[in-house]
Amino acid sequence: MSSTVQGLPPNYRTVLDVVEEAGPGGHLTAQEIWVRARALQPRIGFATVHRGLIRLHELGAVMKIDVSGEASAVYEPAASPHAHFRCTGCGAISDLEYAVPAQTVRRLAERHGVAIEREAVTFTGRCANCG
Amino acid sequence: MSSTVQGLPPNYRTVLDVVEEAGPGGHLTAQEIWVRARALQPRIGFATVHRGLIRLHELGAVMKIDVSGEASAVYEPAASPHAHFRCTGCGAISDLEYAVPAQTVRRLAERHGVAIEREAVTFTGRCANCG
DNA sequence: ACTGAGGGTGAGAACCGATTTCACTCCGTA
DNA sequence: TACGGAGTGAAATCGGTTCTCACCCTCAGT
Repeated sequence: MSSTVQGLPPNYRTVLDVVEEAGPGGHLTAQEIWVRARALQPRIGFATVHRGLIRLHELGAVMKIDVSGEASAVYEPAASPHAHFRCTGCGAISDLEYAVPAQTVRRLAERHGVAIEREAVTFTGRCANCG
Repeated sequence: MSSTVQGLPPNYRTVLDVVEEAGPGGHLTAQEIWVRARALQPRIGFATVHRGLIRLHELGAVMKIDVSGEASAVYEPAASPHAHFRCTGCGAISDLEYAVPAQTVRRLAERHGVAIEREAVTFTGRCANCG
């Protein structure tokens, strides 16, 4: 599954494995990834995990998501763009199937004279359990 | 202009004045707000500014915006919802006229069984100057 | 006026995630 | 073997945010 990325240092590969293991809805923080990575590679340091995430993000293999109102960023495997929902009650983060239409993005970029490379859509509110 | 909020402690009022002074495109960080507030009220402390922003956010008078990839949150007067654009080159933040259509939000909320209270849309890329 | 309670306030410490530093290891090549 | 560059772990550091705590100010009830 992670075979799409070549020539990765072993620890970075471990990080990638952990993120992909969690899947698109995983929403792992760097801390959580570190904990899981240590199960595979007990001597791995937090700094290495962090560097790995940065590298993998640059390579486009993982997405870094800054959820509005959340202290720490979460990571998940690169996948089709989608929005996120954060419950203000329990703090849970879930995926929503939404992306700003490509045509709209293009028109916005043109109108404001900018080049848009990425979008982040976050909704907040109450989930079913927290009513 | 800040007359819509009543019964505010004096320092919080100062904070509100600063934010509204900067206007919708101000995008001030808490630090910047503190600096400007001291021009009006030299003895005001940072903690007070921060508490004021929290209070004003609860009251709905100011918006707190967590820009993706930005270290600190920025604040601006409550206004019609709009998206933000952050240039990865110079770090500038600007407003874009976009909001997720209300009908779409409603449909998403219904489909996933959640109550959506707020949305945050952030684009990142390169501004005209940073090409 | 006096008094007690409660909110507001300033300074600085504490906190926490993210990032950097630094010395060390590993592995390839010459 | 000697060298150099990348990778690595532990710990220090950073920066924004939040908390603590002692003080002050206002105001209601006397």
